[in-house]
Amino acid sequence: MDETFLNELNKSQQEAVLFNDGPSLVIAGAGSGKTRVLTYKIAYLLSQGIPAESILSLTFTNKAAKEMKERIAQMVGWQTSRRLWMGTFHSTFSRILRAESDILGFTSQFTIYDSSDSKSLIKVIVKELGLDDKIYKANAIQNRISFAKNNLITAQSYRANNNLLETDRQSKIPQVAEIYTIYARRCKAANAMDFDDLLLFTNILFRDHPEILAKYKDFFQFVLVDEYQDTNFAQYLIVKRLVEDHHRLCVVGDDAQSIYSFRGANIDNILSFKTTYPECRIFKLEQNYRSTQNIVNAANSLIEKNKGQIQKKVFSQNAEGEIIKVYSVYSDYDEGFTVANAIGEIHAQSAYSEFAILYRTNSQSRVLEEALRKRNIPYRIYGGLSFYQRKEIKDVLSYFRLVINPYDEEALKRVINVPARGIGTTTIDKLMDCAHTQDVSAWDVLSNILKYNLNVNSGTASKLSKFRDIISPFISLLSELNAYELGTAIVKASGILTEALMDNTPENLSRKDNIEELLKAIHEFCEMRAEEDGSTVYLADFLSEVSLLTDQDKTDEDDNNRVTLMTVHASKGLEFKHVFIVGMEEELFPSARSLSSERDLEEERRLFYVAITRAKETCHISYAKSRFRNGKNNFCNPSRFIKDIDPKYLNLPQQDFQSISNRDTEFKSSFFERKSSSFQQTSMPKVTPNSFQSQKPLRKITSSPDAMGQTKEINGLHEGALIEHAIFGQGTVISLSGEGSDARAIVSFDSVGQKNLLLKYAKLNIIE
DNA sequence: TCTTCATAGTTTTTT
DNA sequence: ACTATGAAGA
Repeated sequence: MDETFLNELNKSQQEAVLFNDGPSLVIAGAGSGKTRVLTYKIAYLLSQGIPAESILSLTFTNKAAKEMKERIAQMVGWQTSRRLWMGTFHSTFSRILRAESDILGFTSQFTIYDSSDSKSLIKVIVKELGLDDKIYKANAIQNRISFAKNNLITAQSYRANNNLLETDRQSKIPQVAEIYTIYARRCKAANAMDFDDLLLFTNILFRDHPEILAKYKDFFQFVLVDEYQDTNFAQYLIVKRLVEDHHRLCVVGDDAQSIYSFRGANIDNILSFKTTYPECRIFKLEQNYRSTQNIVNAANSLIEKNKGQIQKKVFSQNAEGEIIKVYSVYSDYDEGFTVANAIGEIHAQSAYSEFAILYRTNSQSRVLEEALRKRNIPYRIYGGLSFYQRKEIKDVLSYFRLVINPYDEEALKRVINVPARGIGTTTIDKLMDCAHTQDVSAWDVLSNILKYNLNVNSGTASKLSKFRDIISPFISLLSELNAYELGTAIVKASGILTEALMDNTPENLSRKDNIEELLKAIHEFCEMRAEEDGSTVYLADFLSEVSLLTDQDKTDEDDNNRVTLMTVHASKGLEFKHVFIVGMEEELFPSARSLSSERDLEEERRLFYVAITRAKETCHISYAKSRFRNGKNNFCNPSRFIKDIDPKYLNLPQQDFQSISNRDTEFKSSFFERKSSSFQQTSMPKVTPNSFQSQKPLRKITSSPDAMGQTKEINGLHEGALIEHAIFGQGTVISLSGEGSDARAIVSFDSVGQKNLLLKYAKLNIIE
């Protein structure tokens, strides 16, 4: 096989690719061609005669796996490439768990609970135990359980672990162990695993069944792990077990980019790789091919402030480039405006797809979106609630889940009364209670209400039976019809679409669209498979694929020339010509939660490092003096991290308010009166004084005397007024009520119908 | 049992 | 500003 591709690598990359006789650790600085090393290494292994199906590569996202597979396909052909095992830990081992499920007491059709499923289960258990849900917060419990599972502590070992019990006692939540026990029992009864279980049960499988481990050890002749700095203990141990005989392992990562410790990632995995595999070779990729020298140097000067990194010197031989521009802006609105403006200017030379706006939290996207929309800049948001998290989609998927696995209690609870069938919470509670006390599943009770003595009247009983009769006929069709046929039939029978069709409010229309889009996606998935290898996709196949998909994995749409908006976390592994990092303020970035611990602060700093190193040519940083958060306007200070960067790489603002000084002076007076409408004006591109006057901004809301007069007037708003809302567009004020911060208006919008708006928040411009 | 309204709590990041 | 929960009314 042709090996000339090796010439496309630099010295250290080549060494890393060619060494395959033992474990290796590749420390890959940002932008140093890490993916290139991985793909070339796999191509090289294939050229050495290792069969594709015996190479296992574990990536951080499904998308990364897909892309890598495609790149390898270009080198060695699709026929070979598609036989490679490539995917996330979760998707790879869920496949193996489905194959080996029997021995663990699950069926191969087990459901994967997402975090909202497990949270709701936790809530139920807390309630059943009669605990106070203010003290036993679902999130906190979930974290505790997740932490335990990531460290391979089962419920049983949790109960026996005095350290954990003591910690819980000190945190005034001594009953976590009980909750965990019941939680695990319920999951098992529901034939369900949560995300952490996928790793936990893989470990249990390998630990307790040496013959099965032996099979996979033998099968996977070479294991590669990408983003190794973000693996947790459970993942570390799976890998360790798989390669314990041959040690043919290559892990790639960058300790400076470890940003997932909140999810249990353990930076020690990479730092102590040498201890685990003493004979390992370590390769360092230090030349950055992505960014300009200034960006690399700025990032280096930042990350130097962290202690305990692996020694390395990332450098760039690219152009020196521009230094990082820092913007001081007045508010979050102003920030949106400033960023949109800057993008507009640079756009003369770069396509929109070359830009990214990165932020610490998803909630920051709103204002930015608005500013971009006003400027007609196309954008795409990653993250936030993904398609598969939307209510109607989750409902439909829950119907699918229930048909595939009728024991799936969370799915059952979710859809038993969607659309409304007169089965309320009391009935559901009775049903669950009945099932749990007799140690059977809710589905068993539904299947034989009399036998289990469910205490409901005959009317309710018949409603329940009716629901069961919607689901059960499909169970026998699971391997008869393909995913699309069965999915369509279930949606039809569920009555979910007919409900959405009832009236044509925009919400319902969008629900209908979403459900149709889901069916379309299933259809495409079926066709793709058929083309690929002629196999039939059943509903269960689709579902197992989809439960581990995230936003990152979304296939690109037709129009790709858009600005990307995403969290810094989501940007890991990506690169853009121009990067805007917004919201660089204390308590936001670094987040308020990280301030108390040096360890967390260092992780935040690494996060900032990741953000900066996404940039190829220019990097922009902004911080606002005030920001609207949690329904309130807060004053903020610039992030300490800005000071961590050597100032010679920064173009700092000459003075505060610099960014607004070149703006129409008329607006200045309104900056201090933060009633959003005036800011709306400032974020509009090219507002002429004329157009400004034609829409007078709503002034600060003061309480107007609520005299008995029918026609009220609040802040220049009167009934019948024509107004414009940032999101809903134009509409007419139907009525006004309340006063002060409670002032409300009912507005009839042309696009979305009537809305009851709280004037304190609503951004209204009076047109007439 | 369902719908509507009011209130309280809340936002870190995600497989 | 948004959701989740609870109370009251239908």
